[in-house]
Amino acid sequence: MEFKETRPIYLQIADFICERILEGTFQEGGRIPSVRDLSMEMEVNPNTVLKSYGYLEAHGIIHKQRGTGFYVSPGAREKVRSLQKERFFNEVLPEVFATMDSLGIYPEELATYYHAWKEEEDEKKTH
Amino acid sequence: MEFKETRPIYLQIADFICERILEGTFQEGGRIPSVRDLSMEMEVNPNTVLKSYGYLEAHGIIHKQRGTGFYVSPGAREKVRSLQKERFFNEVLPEVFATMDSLGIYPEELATYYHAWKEEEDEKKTH
Amino acid sequence: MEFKETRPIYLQIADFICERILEGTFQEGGRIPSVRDLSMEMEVNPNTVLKSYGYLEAHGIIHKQRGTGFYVSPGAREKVRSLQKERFFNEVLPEVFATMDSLGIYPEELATYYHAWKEEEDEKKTH
Amino acid sequence: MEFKETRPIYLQIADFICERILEGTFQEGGRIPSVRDLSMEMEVNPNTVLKSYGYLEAHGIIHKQRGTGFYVSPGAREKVRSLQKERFFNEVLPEVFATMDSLGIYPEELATYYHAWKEEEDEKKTH
DNA sequence: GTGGTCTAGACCACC
DNA sequence: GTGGTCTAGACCACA
Repeated sequence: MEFKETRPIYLQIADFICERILEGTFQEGGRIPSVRDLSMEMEVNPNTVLKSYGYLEAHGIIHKQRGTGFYVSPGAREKVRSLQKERFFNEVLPEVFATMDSLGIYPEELATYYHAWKEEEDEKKTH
Repeated sequence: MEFKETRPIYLQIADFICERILEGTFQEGGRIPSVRDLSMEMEVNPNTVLKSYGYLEAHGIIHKQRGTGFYVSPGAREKVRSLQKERFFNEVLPEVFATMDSLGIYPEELATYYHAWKEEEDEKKTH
Repeated sequence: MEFKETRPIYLQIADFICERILEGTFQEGGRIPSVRDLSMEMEVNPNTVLKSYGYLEAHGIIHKQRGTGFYVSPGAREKVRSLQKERFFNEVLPEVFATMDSLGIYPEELATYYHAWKEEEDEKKTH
Repeated sequence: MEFKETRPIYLQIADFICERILEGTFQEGGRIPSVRDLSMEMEVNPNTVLKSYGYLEAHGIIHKQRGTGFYVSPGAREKVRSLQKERFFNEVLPEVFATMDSLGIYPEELATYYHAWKEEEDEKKTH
């Protein structure tokens, strides 16, 4: 896996797990990859994955069963969504709107930009 | 002044200066507060303000005159706007769109949210 | 069976066996459940039960007969009591006293708490 | 500093900080030693101290100010006490009493044991 | 100066 | 096999 420079790897791994949970690749109650396996797959140090898992555990998204590994907690999906939503509406959007105001961008344009971005993304995936 | 946890303080101070420039509180060619004064007002280490000023200077928004302080450069307004635009389109928007995708928010809703936010803002200002 | 987070599962299983021996549910010379059966009943990996049995065997509380299973050793009751005593006085009490000191709890209060706890326990049993 | 074998070092360091807070050596709102300093003083790896501080931060006992270090949070004293108390009364004491019952120890004896332990401790400190 | 991230690798208890 | 602790040491962003 490739990582961005701007965000700590361990958080990007946590994001990755959350996405898989939202997608349904990792089911609630299901086991997620062991620290070692994931660290090998992602080509990172096991400690880094462990840190990700610790982070997710502290947020109640996964939990561990002694000796057997980490599992997706019940209600994790909803938790991830609500955390993301909260952050989006309370922190990200207001800032976006403020910048738009200051730059004189009209909200109606956003949909256009979105579709342009979407096309670009889709193209990336096909490659 | 209070700072958000998510963005380095020195950048938030730079943002603050830029806003004042766009507003017209700090005019092109005019002097901006000394590092010392601003650091005291913001309850921040002078080095932090210095770093903000250095950042703005490197982007050609302000310049220093030995012995007298920092001044808003000619053309600063235009520069600030273009920097804001760049950041908005290259960094902020893609992230916003990605989150929307993962949360299942449709771009058409954005205009609605914008108007709601706008109303709130206007109300704040009248008080 | 439910396990506390603070103590290894295999020791909690050993505790469980010891309690049964003290109660008389498991008599000296009598057979205790097979590793397989107990592991299923407790919803635990057989290796974990095996480790408990190994631990008890190493302390001379149980012994195995090839092909037939594990049996409570003669003198086991006495042994269990002395082990409990040792642990209580050397490990548990010092910790308790240290915490009391730091919390400012006086030793004289302990008797009061004990009687309150005792009443509660008795009530539970009558239900 | 010397550490017990039975408890992770990072938790023992966290305990150490909590004790200092209860004592008043570290005041609420006051700064605690930097990660580096404490790690040198305790002859442990900085990462270990960092983990302690992370643990305390997650429990709301300390917080960090960017660039300047960790500080005792307001209400930390009370928090530490209440956490300790809760653990003592709900987890430790019931177990102690249960063992006492099973061993036939009378609650009145506890005060005697306590004073014996206390004397021993005092003697250690004078050396 | 502060904390924080990350790696490499050893060693451990537990299931 | 699982997670967890700890070290040594590099390197970084931030104040």
